[in-house]
Amino acid sequence: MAKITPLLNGTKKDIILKNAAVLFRTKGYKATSVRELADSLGIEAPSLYNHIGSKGEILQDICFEVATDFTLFMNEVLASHNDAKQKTIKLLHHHLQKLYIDFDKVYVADYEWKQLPKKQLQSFLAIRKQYENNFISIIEEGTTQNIFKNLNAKIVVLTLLSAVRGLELLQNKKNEFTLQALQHTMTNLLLTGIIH
Amino acid sequence: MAKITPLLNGTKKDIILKNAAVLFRTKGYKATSVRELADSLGIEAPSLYNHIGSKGEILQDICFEVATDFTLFMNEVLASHNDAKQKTIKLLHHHLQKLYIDFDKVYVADYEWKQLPKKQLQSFLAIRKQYENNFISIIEEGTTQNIFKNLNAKIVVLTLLSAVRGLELLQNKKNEFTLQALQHTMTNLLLTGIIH
DNA sequence: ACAAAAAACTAATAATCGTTAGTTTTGTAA
DNA sequence: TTACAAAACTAACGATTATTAGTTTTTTGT
Repeated sequence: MAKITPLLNGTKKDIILKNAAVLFRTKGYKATSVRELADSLGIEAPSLYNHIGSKGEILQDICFEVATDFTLFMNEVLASHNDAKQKTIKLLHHHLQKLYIDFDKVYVADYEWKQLPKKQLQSFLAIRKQYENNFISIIEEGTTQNIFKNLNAKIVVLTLLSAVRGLELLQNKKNEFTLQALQHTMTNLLLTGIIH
Repeated sequence: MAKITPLLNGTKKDIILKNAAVLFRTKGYKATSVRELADSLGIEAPSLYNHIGSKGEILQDICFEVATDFTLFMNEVLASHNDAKQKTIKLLHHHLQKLYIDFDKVYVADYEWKQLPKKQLQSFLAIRKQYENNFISIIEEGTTQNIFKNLNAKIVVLTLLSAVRGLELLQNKKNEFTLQALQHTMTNLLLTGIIH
């Protein structure tokens, strides 16, 4: 049958990860069979194993690719000379941008990480925790400098991340909202509220 | 083996749904086997079928119980004589309260509904859509009355719901935050922002 | 105490799962 | 063109899945 032909840019593994991300997001990791994934690629299930080690490895690759990207960006922000408000805006914009251009992978990393093989799960959660703690310290910095209200920083970060992570509806609304509109409205809302 | 003994208040079905909700939330619906659920109840898997029709029926019961509760509350709010701001606060508080006291079920309804049997999935999504549309009209009402800023109502509702739905971290933070603190901080944040 | 109903059990089903083994086809480089 | 490597194939595996059938135990109502 047809061989997997990589598009311009992108290895075979990339195509597999992309297709897997779509299926994992729409159906869930556990509900997606290796045969289904192979089908989406136009090959038989066992042929997949010429490219991957296991089903779990695919999820692992997706989750850590996303986690690494977010960590790298966080480090950039931390190293910058912006104030807490600017840092927060940068992080929110980055979240929305990644979600907008790579919705499936980011969604999978956000909601299917539970299904990671046990060993990887711990290390993934550690990365995530680190990200959250960094975010919390930025909020605390802003509070100390009287830029932000004196709210519980944990709850604030929890809320901000929940807000930008949970955009399921984004999937069919891309033609309705541009990335810029989304970034502007959501950042405005989260920073200054909805009340006039 | 031990029989399922209902606690004070709560039928056997209630206990099953409660245990299932815990497992479905922590492991996911697909990753939770009927045997595991039976184990958690101290019985063998086939014995479960004296109480339920199918595994899918459990998920269905959980999702529609939650959906019905939210719909009923929405109708109450719509029928009330509050202004848009008060209505919005009521809805947010209700979300947080339900999540706080019935975290597992609400979480399952929010994130595992994809696994619903096809027939029920449509009707569940219709209920959810109705809820969202009602929420949107409340926001639009507030905008018209100049109570709220002139933001895109869909994005606003999308953001508010994302924020209150995504509180995974709530699971181990109950002793850290009271419901009231959570409601106060989050409502304050979402209505008036984090900037001073 | 006894009959009926409820709810547990054991054993077994077909279906589907991820994955391996072994083989054949396809693509590539000399 | 020929040889080698990459990647496809078919067939099959043991494990696990939700569920059924048939039977025994337990609880309930009189």
